[in-house]
Amino acid sequence: MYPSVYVDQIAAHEGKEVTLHGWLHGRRSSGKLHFLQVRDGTGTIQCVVFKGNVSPEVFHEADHLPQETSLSVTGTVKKDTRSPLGFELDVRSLAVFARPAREFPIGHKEHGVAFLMEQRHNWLRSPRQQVILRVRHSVVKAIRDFFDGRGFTLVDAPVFTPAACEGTSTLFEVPYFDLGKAYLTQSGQLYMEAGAMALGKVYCFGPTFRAEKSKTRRHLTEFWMVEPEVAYMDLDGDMELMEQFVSHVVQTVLQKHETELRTVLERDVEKLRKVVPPFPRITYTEAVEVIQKAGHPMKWGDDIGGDEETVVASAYDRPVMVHRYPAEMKAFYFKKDPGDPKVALGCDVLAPEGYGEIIGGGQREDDLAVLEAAIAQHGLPREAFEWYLDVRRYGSVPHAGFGMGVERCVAWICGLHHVRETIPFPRMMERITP
RNA sequence: UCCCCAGUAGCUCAGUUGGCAGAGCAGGUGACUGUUAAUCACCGGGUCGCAUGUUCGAGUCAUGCCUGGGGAGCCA
Repeated sequence: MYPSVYVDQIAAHEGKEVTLHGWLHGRRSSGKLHFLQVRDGTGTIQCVVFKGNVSPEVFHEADHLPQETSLSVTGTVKKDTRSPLGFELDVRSLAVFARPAREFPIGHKEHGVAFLMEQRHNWLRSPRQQVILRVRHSVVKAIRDFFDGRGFTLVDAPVFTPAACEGTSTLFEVPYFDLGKAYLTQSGQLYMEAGAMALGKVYCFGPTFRAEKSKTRRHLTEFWMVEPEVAYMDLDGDMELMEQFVSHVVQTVLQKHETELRTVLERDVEKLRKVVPPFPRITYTEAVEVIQKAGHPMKWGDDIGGDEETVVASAYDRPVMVHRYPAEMKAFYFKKDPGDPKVALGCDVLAPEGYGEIIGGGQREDDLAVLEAAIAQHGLPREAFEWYLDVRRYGSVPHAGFGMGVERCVAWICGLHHVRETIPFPRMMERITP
């Protein structure tokens, strides 16, 4: 309907006349020349309108179009070393689809966080947000490619669940017909364990919900999580999978977006280049010693808090894997270490540079009797977990898996201060619009 | 749930001891043939978050509320 070319393909049309459809990002003028920055979603190109090349009406209009006017520009593609893109469009004609009904709220100057969050739908048009969303897309694709390339099957977990998966987190409640209350999922893991008994290697990838009243830069109430689960895998195998997975995602994104990360987001990409196996591994007990030596009061059995986490993570130049946490701190389904029953066979991956926990996982309890006892000990409703116990009743095997939060991963790769910029429309405690 | 901070023009902010409501940017009009957040001249733009109180007088002081931001706990 509208034959045109895209900015990212412009080099192939050097010297030819083409038409571009896009939005006016910015405009500058210098007497008989007007410079229009036109954004089309694939890139931004400077379109030069010379007074001698167009009608007086078009020339005048070109200097009076507001930001975000949707338009078509037709002209000749010219190589130009002064352009960051390397090419410019020498404009012959220009057609406006629609002028903004009112002034676009987001200018090219400074804005505050609150204002930008209210304008999130408009904010997405800014160059920085475009880069972040492209990186997010690549992270998602790298995740899927990693598992698909290793024989995993995607098994979608339900969003409505009858009860807490872990019994601890605060959940969002929704009415569910005559069955009473349902809850929005906080993890697909238990379902993946059933899936792994059917298909061996599985993963789920979808939105997850936490109703905790967390107000920090690392929290959203709705976030995306990928959760692989593998039959016949122990903690060591799980940790190998974690490090291969994380480095695959980081290196794939780096390969694809290095320039954007460096120029638009000012990310130190050398730090990302170092994210290759093997990752350092320390036990929880060793981590406590490191934290104590750094002067933080902490004893064995305490949770590793935010500051303490940074102490451990900043001792290394790549993600660090902390394993074998006190069993009491972990969810009921973790298998205990046969060599030391005080600790669970769990492992968290802490991202460098203070980005915190991006992965949590471990080996699951595969013994029916032990798991039944754990459910009772945690005071969980046995009936709700009958189906889950079936996973152990019929040919139980050692199995392990983990979950990675996509937004924390994207925030780390992009070097962002807050996870709210890593998801198109963030949902937080105090914000549900736009 | 708890602790800390902020709310003044469309946006970012300044506002002295309590004494006429300000700047930059954005917007409008015009000048300029190479601008990169262009520059220059001129113009319009206000429920100082809301309420109550103190005072001759409150953007400024006090109390309460609302909204947002940061952090703690919890987690990915």
